[in-house]
Amino acid sequence: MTGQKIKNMEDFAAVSGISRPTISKYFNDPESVRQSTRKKIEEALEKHNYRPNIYAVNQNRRQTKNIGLVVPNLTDPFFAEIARTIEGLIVEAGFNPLLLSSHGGPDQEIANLDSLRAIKPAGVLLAPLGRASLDKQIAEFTREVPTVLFDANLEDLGEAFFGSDNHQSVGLIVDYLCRSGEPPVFFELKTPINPNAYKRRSAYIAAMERLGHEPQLIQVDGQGWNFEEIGFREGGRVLNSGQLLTNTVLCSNDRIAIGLLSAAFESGIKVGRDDGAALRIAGHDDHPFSRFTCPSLTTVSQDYDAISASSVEAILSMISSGVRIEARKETLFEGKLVMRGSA
Amino acid sequence: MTGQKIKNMEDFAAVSGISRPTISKYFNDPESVRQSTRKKIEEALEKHNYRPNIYAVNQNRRQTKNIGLVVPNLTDPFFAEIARTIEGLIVEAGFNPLLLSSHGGPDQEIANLDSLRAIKPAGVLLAPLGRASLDKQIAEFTREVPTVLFDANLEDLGEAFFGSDNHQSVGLIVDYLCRSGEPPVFFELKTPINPNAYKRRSAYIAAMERLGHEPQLIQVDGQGWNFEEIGFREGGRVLNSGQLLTNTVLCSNDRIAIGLLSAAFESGIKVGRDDGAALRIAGHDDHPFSRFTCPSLTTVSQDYDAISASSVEAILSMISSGVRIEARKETLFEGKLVMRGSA
DNA sequence: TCATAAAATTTACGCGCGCAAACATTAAGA
DNA sequence: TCTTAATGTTTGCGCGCGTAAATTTTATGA
Repeated sequence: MTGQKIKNMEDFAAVSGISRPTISKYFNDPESVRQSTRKKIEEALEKHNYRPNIYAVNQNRRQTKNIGLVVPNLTDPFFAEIARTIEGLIVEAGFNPLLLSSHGGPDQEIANLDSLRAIKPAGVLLAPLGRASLDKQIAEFTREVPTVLFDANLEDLGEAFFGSDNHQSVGLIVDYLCRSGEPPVFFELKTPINPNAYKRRSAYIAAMERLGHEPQLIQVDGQGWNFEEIGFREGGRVLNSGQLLTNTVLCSNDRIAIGLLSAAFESGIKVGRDDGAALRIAGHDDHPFSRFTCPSLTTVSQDYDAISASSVEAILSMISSGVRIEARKETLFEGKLVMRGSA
Repeated sequence: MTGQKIKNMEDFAAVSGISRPTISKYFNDPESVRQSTRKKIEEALEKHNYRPNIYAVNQNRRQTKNIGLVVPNLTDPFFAEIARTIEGLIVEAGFNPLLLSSHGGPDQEIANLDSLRAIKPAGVLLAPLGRASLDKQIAEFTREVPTVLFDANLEDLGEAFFGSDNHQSVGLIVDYLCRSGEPPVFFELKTPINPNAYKRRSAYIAAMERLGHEPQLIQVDGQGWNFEEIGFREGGRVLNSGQLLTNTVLCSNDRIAIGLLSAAFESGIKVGRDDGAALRIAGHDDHPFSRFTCPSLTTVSQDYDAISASSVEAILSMISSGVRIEARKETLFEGKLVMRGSA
C-alpha cells in the first residue's frame, strides 16, 4: 500500500489511471474490459487493495447479487451439509449466499424471510418447515421475491420444487426389508411437522399392499425437531409394551431411528440382521451420523447433490432470464438403498 | 395499503405527516421521538408497511448494526447450537447477526473474514479453526474490526477470549474415571487442529500425575474434521491390536468417542460401567448426540451458555463504548461431569 | 400567562456508486 | 492508410438516507 488512502472508486480510478465508469464496469464483470486495461486495474488493485463499498453498490444496482438460503434447522447436520453444498454452488456462480435457519419455528421462518426482504435478494432458496409453516405469509413473500422450494413442498408456493421421491425411496427399502426378513412396521410421529413424513407414510402403505402385506403403523406422540429424543422415549415405551408384532421396524427418518436404536440398546434388545439379533431397524435419509450408530444404520440416501444442484440452477436461470417460471414444476429425485448393519 | 406507493423515506414522511429527519430519528431509535409523533408514525407504518432501505442506511451510518459470527464448522451440531444461542443474543441486543462457517478450512476462514469486512460489521465473534488458522491474516483483520474470540484461542489475537477451562474439565473426568475404575488412557489425534486438544492433552497428563498414575497417550493419525470417522477407523485398529493396557479410554472429544464406540461395537467389545462390560469410554464436550450413543456417553459438558453470553456481552460493550479493550483478557468457564452409561 | 426547555421542521449537503449519453480513442482488417 | 467496430472517457444525474445548523413549534411548570 502506497501513499494516499483510497476512499472510493474515484480515488482508485485516479491511482490506476483508468476512468471511474470503466473501473465500475470492471468490478461488475472483469471480462467486460480490454485485457490491457484489466491488467492495469489489477496491478493497481494489488498495490492499494481497494474494494467497492457494498452498500453503495447495492443501492444503485437494479438487482443485488444476494441469494437467500433458508433451512428449517441448522442444528440438524443433514441440513447443515445441504446448506454447505448449496452455499458453494451459489458462490461459484458469482453470487453471495445468505444462510438463515428457522430453528424449527414458523415465526422464525417468517422473520428470516423478512430480513431477507430487507436485503433485496435476487432470489431465495427455501426449505420450509412444512406443516407448521405460515403459508399465507410465505405466499406473500414468494410473490415479491423469486423463490425456489426444496426438501419440503408447500403446495403451489414458489416457482419450483425439488425434493426426494419418497414413494420410490420408501418402496425401495420396504422391498428390501420384506425380501430379507419379516415385513416392517412403520414407526413415525402421529402428527409430523414435515410433509415428507406424510408421503413416506402413504408410500409405506402402498409398498406393503403391493407386496401383499398388511401395513402396520406405530404412531407416537411428540412435537418439535428433537427426533432422537422422541424416538428414544416413545421407542422405549413401544419396545417394552409388547406392542411390536414383527421383528422389523422402518422409521420415518434416521433421527428417529437413532433414538430407537438407543432405546433398544438400553432395553437389552440386540439389533441387527444376523441370526443372533432380535430386531431389525431401518431409517431414511442417510443422516451423517447413521454410519456410526451401533449397529450402523441401514437406510435410504437422498440424492441431495442433485437436489442442491437443481435448485441452484433453477434460481440462477430465473435470475439471469429475469422472468418468472410460467408453470410450476415439481422434480423428484430417487433415493438409494444404503445397507448397513441394523437391518 | 392505500393509494400511492411509498418508495422512500420522503414519501413515507409525506403520508405520515412527519418530517423526514424525524422519521429517520424514529427508525434509529423509536424512543427518541415524542410519544404523540411516535404514535403517528406507527399508525402510518401499519397502513403502508414502509421500511428504510438497508443499503442507504448502512452507507450513511457511521457504523452498521451488523455483528459477524464465524464458527469453524456448522456441520458439527455442537457449533450449530452455539451459533443459534449467540444469534439469539445478538438479535435481542438490536443487532443483526451474520453467520458464517469456515467448514474446517483456513482459506474459507479468511474468505469469511473478507466478506465480513465488506459488510463493515460493528464487531465480530470468531471461533477460529485453531492450529490451521492463518494467524497473520486474522491478526490483520482484528486490527481493523473489533473481534472477540471464543471456543478456541489464538494467542494475543482479538480483544478477548472466552472458552472452557480444559484443565479443570479434564481433571474432573480423570478424577471420576480413576476413582471408579482403572485409570484411563487418552485417545486423541497426533496432530490435532484445535488448540483445546493440546490443552486437554496436558490437562490429562497433569491429572494423572497428580493422582499418581502413569499417563498413557494413544495418538492416532487423521486430518480434518471427520472425527467420528477417525475415531472409528483408528479406534478399531487400536482395539484389535491389543495395544490397550487398561479398560478405560478417555477421548479428546465426544465425536472421536462416538467413532470409538462404534468401532468397539463392531468388534464385539461390550462398553459400559457395569460388571459385564469390557471397556469404559468417556468423551468431552457433551455433544448433542452423546445422549443417544450405545451406550450413552459419559462426558464433560462445556458451559457454552456462559461462553456465548460473555462473548456477546464483551463485543456489545466494546461497540457501545467505542473503545478497544486496553488489556486482552482470557476467561475460562468450568465444565460439569455428565455421567451416563459408557463409563 | 409566560419563560424555558424539548422536540420538530426546514434546508442543505454528502455518502459512494450505477448508469446513460455524447464524444474520443484504440485495435483490427481490408 | 483508411474504415469501422470495440472500448474508454467525460460529464452529469440520481439512488435513499444520515446528519447538521438554523428556525419554528410544542410541552411543561411556576
